[in-house]
Amino acid sequence: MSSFRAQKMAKKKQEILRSAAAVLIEKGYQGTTMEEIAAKLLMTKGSMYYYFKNKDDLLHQCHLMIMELCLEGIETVFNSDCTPIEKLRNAIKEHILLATSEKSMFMALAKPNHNFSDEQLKEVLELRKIYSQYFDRIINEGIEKQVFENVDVKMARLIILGALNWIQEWYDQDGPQSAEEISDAYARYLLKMIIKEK
Amino acid sequence: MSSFRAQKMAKKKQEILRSAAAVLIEKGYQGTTMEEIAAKLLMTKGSMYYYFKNKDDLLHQCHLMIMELCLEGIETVFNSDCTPIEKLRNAIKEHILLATSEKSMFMALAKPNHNFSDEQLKEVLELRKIYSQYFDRIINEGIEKQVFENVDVKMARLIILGALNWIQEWYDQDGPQSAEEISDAYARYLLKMIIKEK
Amino acid sequence: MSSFRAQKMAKKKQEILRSAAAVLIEKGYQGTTMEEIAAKLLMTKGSMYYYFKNKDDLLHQCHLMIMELCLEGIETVFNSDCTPIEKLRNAIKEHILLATSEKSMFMALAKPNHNFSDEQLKEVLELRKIYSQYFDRIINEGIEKQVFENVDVKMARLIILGALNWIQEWYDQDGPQSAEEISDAYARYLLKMIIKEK
Amino acid sequence: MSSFRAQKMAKKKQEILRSAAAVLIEKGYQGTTMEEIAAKLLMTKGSMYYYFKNKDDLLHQCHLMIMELCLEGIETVFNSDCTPIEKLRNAIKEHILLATSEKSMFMALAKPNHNFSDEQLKEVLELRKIYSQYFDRIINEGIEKQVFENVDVKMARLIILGALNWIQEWYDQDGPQSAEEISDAYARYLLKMIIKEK
DNA sequence: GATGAATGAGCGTTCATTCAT
DNA sequence: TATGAATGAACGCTCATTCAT
Repeated sequence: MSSFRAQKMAKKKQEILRSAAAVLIEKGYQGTTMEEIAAKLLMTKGSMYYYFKNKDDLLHQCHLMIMELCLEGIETVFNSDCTPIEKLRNAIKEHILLATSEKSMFMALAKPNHNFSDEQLKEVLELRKIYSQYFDRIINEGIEKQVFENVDVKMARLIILGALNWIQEWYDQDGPQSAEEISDAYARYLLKMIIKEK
Repeated sequence: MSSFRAQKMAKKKQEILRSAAAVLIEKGYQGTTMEEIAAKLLMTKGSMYYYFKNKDDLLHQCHLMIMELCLEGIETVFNSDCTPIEKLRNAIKEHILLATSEKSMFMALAKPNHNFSDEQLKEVLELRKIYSQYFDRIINEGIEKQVFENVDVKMARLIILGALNWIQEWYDQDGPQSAEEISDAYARYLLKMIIKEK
Repeated sequence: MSSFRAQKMAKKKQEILRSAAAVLIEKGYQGTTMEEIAAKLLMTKGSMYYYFKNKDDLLHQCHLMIMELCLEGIETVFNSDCTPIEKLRNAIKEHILLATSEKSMFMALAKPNHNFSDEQLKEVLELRKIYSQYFDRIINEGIEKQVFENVDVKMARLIILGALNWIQEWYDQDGPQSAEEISDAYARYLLKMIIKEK
Repeated sequence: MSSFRAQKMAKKKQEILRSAAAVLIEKGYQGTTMEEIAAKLLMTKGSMYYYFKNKDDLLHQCHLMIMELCLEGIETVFNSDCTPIEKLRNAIKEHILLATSEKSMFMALAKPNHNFSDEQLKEVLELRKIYSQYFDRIINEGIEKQVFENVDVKMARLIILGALNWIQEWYDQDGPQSAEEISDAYARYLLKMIIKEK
């Protein structure tokens, strides 16, 4: 079947995406060259165009892959039968672990590239929105169950995600704090922000 | 006096820096071209080299100018005789106002560029550190006076600054929330995170 | 084998070097543009960077190629079993033929460029020194065999090479004198300068 | 009278030319910037355009000034009542002294620039021809008086001038040989080349 | 499928030149 | 006269993209 070929191609694509994501996160879109991505995979830059239409396409699919990973994580958290407090704590921890893991990609690519077509942009933003909404839903759950303060959900979520996304700017794998410690502290403080005081 | 000329040149430099900061924030270092900076001022890119040695110099001074503005703001806040709670609230508000003002520059330039010389990098990071330390000192004051929880100061500060710096990623001058409203909400929630409950 | 590709690349490099040498000799280092070199070969300047790291690299290799050609010629002359007189005559003629041949490059590049790295400069000067020394050795041989006057070898050599290198400044392929005639005259007069009179 | 103004201007021109010649000889036409020339005279580059139409004009007048100096020297030598041998010796020495003097300009500017207008080129070449002809005339005198061999005058002159002009390529004010020693050696050897043997 | 080679558009930078003051 | 300021053309170089093989 051709599905064999297709599978092989998909695998290669994944490989490229992973490599590309790493470089892209480190150097930014403009600072990353096709050659650099290719070199890391022992390919030539010409070959990349067999798998991706162009650099923007590559970046776009990078975003999609990363967002998919994130969504997977948060869905699991959301669908668990924990309390809202537990869910928010887990969502925060999951986010941080993803953002600091060696695969370390993530929302790192803060601004979906300016070169993106409307189509591409819409797609990424949609996923991002879905991701955000999971947080909103968790927060809403907490408010309804009266364990969270009656906060402005959007504001609270923006503060939380902002705090989380900033981690990549300063996180150092060899720094004094482990990802585990960081995620503990972040979860604790951010929860305190919205948990209802007895 | 020649100081007249010098003054005029300084003014032009400021003008260029402001224009550069705007582009820089929107497009990032690599995405910013000398031509675009110049075009916004109805100049030609060649002219920029009369005022700045090169792109890195221009961008470096951009960082310095922005950080200076920030430092001015926080110093005033810190040296006022408010309570730690008031100080933190004001620091947060000031930061947001700067980040959303039309002059809109700021720490936007998350990662001082890779091309920077060690000298330049050190200079910017130093200023950034000073800025951060003001927050640390405010938080410490609050802990000492027992109005803040006994938090990990560094973590708390990172959460706060992360939340604040993310605003630029989504803030829209014509959006539903005014900068005023945003800064109110942010201050309230972030303060709740560290204020000691009675 | 990959040696096929390598060979093809080497050939192209040679081609480019020859073109570059021609322009270089005519216009000097600063006057030579990558575009002009490329245009002569119906290439675009961007392509040159596939073969050479940068302009300095290209020009440096130009020097090396030219010097190699010169050294080949003089080595053959020196290692022949002619008398010193014959050797000097042949060395002069060989030099002129090279300098006036259509491949016309040569020591034309009087001053190895200022932009050259120390490494590059050293390399070129070393080759140049070797070339000069062949002349010195021929002259010394003549002195020892008492067919040449007891001249200051360095001075004599400088006079000879100076006279030879000047030819490119005025030689015109379509001028009244053929390269052959010129080299005859030069050899005769320059020899008379140092040959011992009976 | 306006001749006062004119005189002052002429003086300034001379000053600029001298400074320009020094830089031009050291760095070549393309390597020399108007700014550099101006800076040496504590002027701004814009001011140079009051005295010279453009860079080519400046270079052109440089050539003229230099050639004038050379012509002065050789005329004096030629019109003296020395023997042809003495005259040639003196011409050679004079040439070398000029070429190595601290004012060190001279035919250094080997190739009248490519940008020169036909008019400018013609003018320089004309002066250069006159200079050459003085050598020819001296040589001819020597032949007629039977103190020189019956050489091809043009060839002999080209050899001599070539040898002389090469000196600038290697002469080092702080080198082992003084200009005096060099000119002695050059005169001796070059004369031997054409003097009739008894 | 993969690559060597070429292309062309664009960028940072330099610099001769101009011109109002 | 002299200069501060601006301009624009040109150059070296990079890099995404293409395409024949």
